[in-house]
Amino acid sequence: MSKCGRKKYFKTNLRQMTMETVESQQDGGVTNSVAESKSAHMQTQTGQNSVPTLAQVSVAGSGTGRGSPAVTLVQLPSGQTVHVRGVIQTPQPSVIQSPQIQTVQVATIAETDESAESEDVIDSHKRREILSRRPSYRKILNELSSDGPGVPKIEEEKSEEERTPPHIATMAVPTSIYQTSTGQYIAIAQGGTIQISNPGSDGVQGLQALTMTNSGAPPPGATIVQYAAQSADGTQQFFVPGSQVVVQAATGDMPTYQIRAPTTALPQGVVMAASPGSLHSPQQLAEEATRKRELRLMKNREAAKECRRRKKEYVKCLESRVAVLEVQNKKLIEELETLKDICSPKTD
DNA sequence: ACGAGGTCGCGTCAGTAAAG
DNA sequence: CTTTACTGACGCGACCTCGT
Repeated sequence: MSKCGRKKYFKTNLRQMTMETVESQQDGGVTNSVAESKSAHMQTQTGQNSVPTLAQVSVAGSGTGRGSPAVTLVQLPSGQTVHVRGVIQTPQPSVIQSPQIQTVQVATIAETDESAESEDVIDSHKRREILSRRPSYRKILNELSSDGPGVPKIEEEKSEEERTPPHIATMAVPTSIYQTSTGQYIAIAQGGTIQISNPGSDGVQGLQALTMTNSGAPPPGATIVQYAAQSADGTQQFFVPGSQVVVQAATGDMPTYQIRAPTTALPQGVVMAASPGSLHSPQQLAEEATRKRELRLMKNREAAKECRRRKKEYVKCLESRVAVLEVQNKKLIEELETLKDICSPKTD
């Protein structure tokens, strides 16, 4: 299997998890399409086929929702029925529930045509369409968290800079010093002043000051940095998006600046090449387009990171729910066995 | 030591839904 | 209609494990 093929398969697994769960719930839990790793693991839990002995157990009352007493009607082999109060009195607030509900609805839509029993070939396109409309992980988990107390809420992971009040610029952290790849030092002072020093130079341009303002024009979370270069003919403005930290000056006629995450040393994208005056010439338009593209890529990069983080958290929640259900399942089986022993005394 | 296979994280693109 | 946020898919590189 090729590398990307493997990759694809692995990723598809996650995407299929929800759908397979639905299928197993819909038709009695006989979906065996994926027999690998996490998917298979999840399936065993969410399907009911791992508990053959429960076939004779029916739950009394249709309103078996959260909080209702878990009274179970156990039908014994002798035909006798017994009302049983369960070991697990109240269904625990599950780690994850609404995703299942959502996907059940989805599956119902997908299977409205009952005559198509042979639709093991659910149109893959349709499937993809359905799945692509699944709400975001953050939405799902936040819904859950409002649903029950046991569910961790996905917050926007507030990094230190994000925890600062919105009017405080990202760079207004206690003085931080970065060294650029060109050897320059960038110091970010408390007041939002950025100082760029060139230790290697003979002192002619030893310090350059950047001041930051937060007037309304930029999008929230962004800071306008006014760059007052000594040799520049005018002040330049460019955005520094909230989650990023700064600026890397490069040598040359057209100094360029790069955004860097404070914790990584990797340059993350050129933000702007300083270009004086208005944007009218084709070259300037091209630069503007490039700048926009870089900005978009940078945002998307961040979004992708965040998305992956949420996804991981989502998967973790699913896994912990699996654990909870496993325990419940085990207890129910034990309970059933106990009841069987009690209610069918040995005749010999 | 070396190669193959597996896993993980990243950056990017493309498509979609929601917001403005 | 445009912009923005989100996420699946893809390709890539890094790292690890295992068999030879």
